[in-house]
Amino acid sequence: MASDIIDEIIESRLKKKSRIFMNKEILHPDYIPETLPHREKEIRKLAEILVVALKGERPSNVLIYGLTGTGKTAVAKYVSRRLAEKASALNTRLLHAYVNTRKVDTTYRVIASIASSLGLRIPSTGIAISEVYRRYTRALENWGGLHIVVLDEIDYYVRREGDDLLYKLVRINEELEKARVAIVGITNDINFVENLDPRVRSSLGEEEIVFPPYDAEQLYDILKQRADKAFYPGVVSSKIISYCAALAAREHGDARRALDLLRVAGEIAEREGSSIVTIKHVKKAQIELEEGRVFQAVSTLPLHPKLVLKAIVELMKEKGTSTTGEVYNKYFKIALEYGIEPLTQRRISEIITQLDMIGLINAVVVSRGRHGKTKLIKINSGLLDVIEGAIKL
DNA sequence: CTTCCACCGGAAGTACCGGTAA
DNA sequence: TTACCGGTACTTCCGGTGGAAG
Repeated sequence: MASDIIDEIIESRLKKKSRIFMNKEILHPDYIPETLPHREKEIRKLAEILVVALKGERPSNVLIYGLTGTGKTAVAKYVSRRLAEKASALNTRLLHAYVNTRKVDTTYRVIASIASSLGLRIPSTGIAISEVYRRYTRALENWGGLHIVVLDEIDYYVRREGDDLLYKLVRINEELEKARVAIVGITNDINFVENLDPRVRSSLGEEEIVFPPYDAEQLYDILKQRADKAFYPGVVSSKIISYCAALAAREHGDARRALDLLRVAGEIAEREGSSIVTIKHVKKAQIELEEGRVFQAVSTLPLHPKLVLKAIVELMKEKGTSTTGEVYNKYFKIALEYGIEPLTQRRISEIITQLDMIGLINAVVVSRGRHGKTKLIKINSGLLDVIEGAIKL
């Protein structure tokens, strides 16, 4: 009986409960803990800026800077969420929208996402951007409260789409009678503000908050706080935590990396039936995280980028490094072998740049004098086998 | 100092897809 | 149904360029 098999699996799963994790959720990067250690100053500052909203005034727009994994997103979410809770207790009209403009990466989808936090249903495509914008302002006006809009990773967005949307959003208050909009922009590129329209810059940067990277000690505290709740007592020693903290501190103090490391190390320990997490598990976790990232990236690649990657891998094995022209020739042959119409070199050049951005290859533009200007292409030797194994056609 | 290679990378355009609105 | 809309993938055309060879 099929149901017996299912019963059996479920039962054995439930019985075999973890000796490692008490609550793994807590180590998840999106989890926002009760307190954010070493970010008290930043929380206070952001809250002070936004708190005037509870009195019905429009708060200043805010720009938050800081490298990845410095708690920008967590703080922004934490403050806006707490503020919204307080507001509803006080019967003040305050809602917040959070948009990661790297995941939601077109103008249309960003406005659609902001608008949907007011309860608007916007079709995923089909209507003009100006129409979506109009619907949003109308909904705002009908509702008449304060809308806190958090735009995460806006540098990414502005590079792709320009600052038109920001310009509009920043000026939206001029069109509104009853409602107000406050924008909290988050970026990990400090230079990005310089290329903004000056009017947007001055308006968006009314207030600025800089998030410094965590040092190893601070990372230790963060990991410790979460580890105490996530693991059973005695499973993770303080030595392990400082090891993870040290590794992540080397990666410009990225707390997300540190948490991932600890979580995966725990998973490995669990898999191996160990009752504690050791340094060896952490080292394995480090490799596993990287390989997982690479495998995932390669296997979801579209056809032509895969063929290009295959060409690069082959050239890599033959001679170590290659150039755009060489890759193109190789790619051309491979494509014909598979009976696929090859694309133009212009396009392949673009694909190579994209593969570099994903971090699967290294491509640097160099000038070789008489031998022209081209991209020097390499693959990190530690990743070569993983990449090759992940290319399936 | 000038030349000139082997590309780079912007601009503009075409084709197609999945979707809405009327 | 038809008329749009936005996004993606790709092509064609082409001006531009860093720096070793001459």
